[in-house]
Amino acid sequence: MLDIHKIEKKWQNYWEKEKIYKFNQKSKKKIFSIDTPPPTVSGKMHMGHAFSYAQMDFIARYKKMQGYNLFYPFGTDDNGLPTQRLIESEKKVKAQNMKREHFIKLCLTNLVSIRKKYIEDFKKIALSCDYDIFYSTINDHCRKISQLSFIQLYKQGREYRKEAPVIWCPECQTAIAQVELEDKELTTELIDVVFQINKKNIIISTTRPELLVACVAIFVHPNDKRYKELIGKKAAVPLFKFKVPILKDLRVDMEKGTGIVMCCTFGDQTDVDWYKAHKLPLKTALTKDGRMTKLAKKYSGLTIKEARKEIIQDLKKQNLIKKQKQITHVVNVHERCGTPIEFIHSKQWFIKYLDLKKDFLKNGKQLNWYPKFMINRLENWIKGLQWDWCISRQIPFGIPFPVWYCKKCDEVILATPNQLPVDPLIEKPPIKKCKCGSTEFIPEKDIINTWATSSLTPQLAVQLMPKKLWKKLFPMSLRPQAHDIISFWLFNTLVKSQLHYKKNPWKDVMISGWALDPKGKKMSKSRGNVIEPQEIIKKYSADCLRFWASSSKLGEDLPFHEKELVSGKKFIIKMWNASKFVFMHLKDYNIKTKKPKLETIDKWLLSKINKIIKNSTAYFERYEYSKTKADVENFFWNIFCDNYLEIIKDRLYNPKTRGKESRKAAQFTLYTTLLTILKLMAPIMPHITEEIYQQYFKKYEKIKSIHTSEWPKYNAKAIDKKIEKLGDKAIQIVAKARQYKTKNKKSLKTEIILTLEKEKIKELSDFMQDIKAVTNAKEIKQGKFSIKLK
RNA sequence: GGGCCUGUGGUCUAGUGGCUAUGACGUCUCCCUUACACGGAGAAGUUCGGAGGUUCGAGUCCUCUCAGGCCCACCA
Repeated sequence: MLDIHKIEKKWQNYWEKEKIYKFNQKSKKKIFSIDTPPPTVSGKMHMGHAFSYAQMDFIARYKKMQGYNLFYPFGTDDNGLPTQRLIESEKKVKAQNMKREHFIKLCLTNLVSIRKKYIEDFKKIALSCDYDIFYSTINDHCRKISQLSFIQLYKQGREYRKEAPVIWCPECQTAIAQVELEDKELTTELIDVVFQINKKNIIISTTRPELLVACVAIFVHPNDKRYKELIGKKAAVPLFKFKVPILKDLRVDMEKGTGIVMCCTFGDQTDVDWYKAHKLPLKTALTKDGRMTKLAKKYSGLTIKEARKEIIQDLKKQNLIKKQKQITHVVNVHERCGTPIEFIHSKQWFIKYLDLKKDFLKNGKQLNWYPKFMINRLENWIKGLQWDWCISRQIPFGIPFPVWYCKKCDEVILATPNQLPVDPLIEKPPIKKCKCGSTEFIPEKDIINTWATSSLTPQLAVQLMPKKLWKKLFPMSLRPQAHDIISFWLFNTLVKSQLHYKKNPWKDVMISGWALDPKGKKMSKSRGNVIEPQEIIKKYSADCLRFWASSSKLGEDLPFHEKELVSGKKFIIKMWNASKFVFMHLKDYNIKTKKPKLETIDKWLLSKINKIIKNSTAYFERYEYSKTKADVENFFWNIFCDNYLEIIKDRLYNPKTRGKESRKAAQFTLYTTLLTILKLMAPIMPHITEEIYQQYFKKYEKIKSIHTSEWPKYNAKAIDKKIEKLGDKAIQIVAKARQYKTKNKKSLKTEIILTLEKEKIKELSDFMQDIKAVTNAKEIKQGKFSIKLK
């Protein structure tokens, strides 16, 4: 009996042992290179991975069968904040409370086993990567490339270090990038606070009273008649009593609150804009761990929340609050920890790219997008960019900047390329003396943001190969990924490639959707609706999981429905049984002998399968694997099994009446068609197709694995529309006979007497014997169409 | 507020302006036929979210509208 789990394990081992997926460095074949997404190491592969990696693998396997020398690396993304948080939660530690080098060591040690287990999950869904072409974004190879990228871009003048307001996570205590923000709906108090101008009151609404101390200006709209006379005057900030100017700015929304707004350094993005535009002074109210600074006097040391509470109380005491109400509003939080972000003035490294927005839009258009509409996400993102790329992070675990600073003049001292990878905290700078004469240097202790490294994946993978191959492998053929990281990974990779090479990193991009829960909601731990792919594989099989993943169009989200897994399972069993039947009748057949003379029904089938080959190939070329799957599934089940196999039984079982040649013709057609079906389905269901291939076909085909065999070739000569039409008509008669028997509650093997019109008999003369046999007609009479029980 | 996607029988889904609108699951009926009852043969069920329009002809194109989802912006 069919033990699918045993079969899957067996062939996975075989593929690994026989190095079926190995990239051939010496081959002269055309290369197809894939910029495989390095999954963020997170303990377990989740359903979203299984879904989108399977879709990418369909394409990879197809390309391999098309004869490409497939460059299909595998990497893991295991540096930076996500990994730091993983280790913190697994080991129940906090990096901030540990010695830096101890924490880094803890991460690196634990990653070894975590990474290994993690990769196993990807192998279990039969991801056909060449796992020997492997990188981990924290290893020396990647450190070197990432640091070199930094050095090169610095020399290009694309990087700068600047003290400026940056998006800051008080929980993780690091700067973060615009792309790492997420929306979250929170309830808070909106309070109307009284400011004074020469003893006259003005009312300003705010949700951030704790920032009063950092208030540097008050803004009104220039067209707002209510407040025209206020412009240019000064107002006293409540509680703190210092005075700030009242200025005008078009960005003020007259409708919101009282139409007067306070600007603090910094409450939100607009504050930052105003600070820059109006050259306002800087007042730092918050420390990097989210507490009030000394500036806040009696509130100093309190957390944001505590300070807010106390300030509201104090304002109330002095009767400075006119109104107070609960509102829900949407705030930006850090995607990794859900903490509302702050804007904090600090020194960070940036990649300057806001000036290149137009070029990036142009570059994005030059990529071939599958599906096309996904380009909107990239363009939308580029158009909305308002920050240069902040790449420094104030956390311990990651790739260090290869930089020291002169203690005296702050000159940037870069590592030399041959020094890389380097940790400036451990190693010394390449020079002994600064230009200014100083011999003291301060190492940079920030690390490079993980996206600044993972945006180099084409280089990380390609540079694992000998240098002479680099040009052949880059730009890469394909970037497969899911739509949620278009603004992160896709955009960042495009940026780096353009800055380094003035080239796009790939030709095609295929964007897959998400795996959703059965109700169509995003799976998440907090919702408790996570379905684990490991469990599904156990219950069904990897092929079933892939079958499910192939049922959604590229780019579309797919709710997880178990019935699709059941369909996959049935499909596997059906293939197994149909093959068993075919092989039973091929025992005495050798494909290498002379091709027999085909019967018309054989030609009918071959014509149909060739149409499927033609379409399937075109679909795969456009990354529309779901159409291939649907077509092959339909052909296999309805045309091949339910009709052709039934019809030829007569020829197979009764060679005496139908002739030996006729039997051979059926055998030839079975061999060709079944092998074609297997090959068309091999990219989607690699295990069962391999099993069936190995059972019989291998001894004639002489190719080690179905996955290294050739994709079926479309034979235009086999297409015969006339025969197809006639065959379909014959099938219709068979269907009518079946209908008749079913209606009369008779078994399908019941004998009947079939009467057909003279013209029909003449037209379908080639099929008469087949029709007679499959309908079990005792005789076929000439006359008005009818079916009768014998 | 801007952008994108989706809306087809009970459920999920195919559908490139043109014959009777796919297929699957579910439901109902029948059939243990020498590959398969984890099977086979049938049946019922939708008028394509809504309203206009273009066209000889629209689920398919256009406009508006309703509903859901995603991304971005806002977030005083």
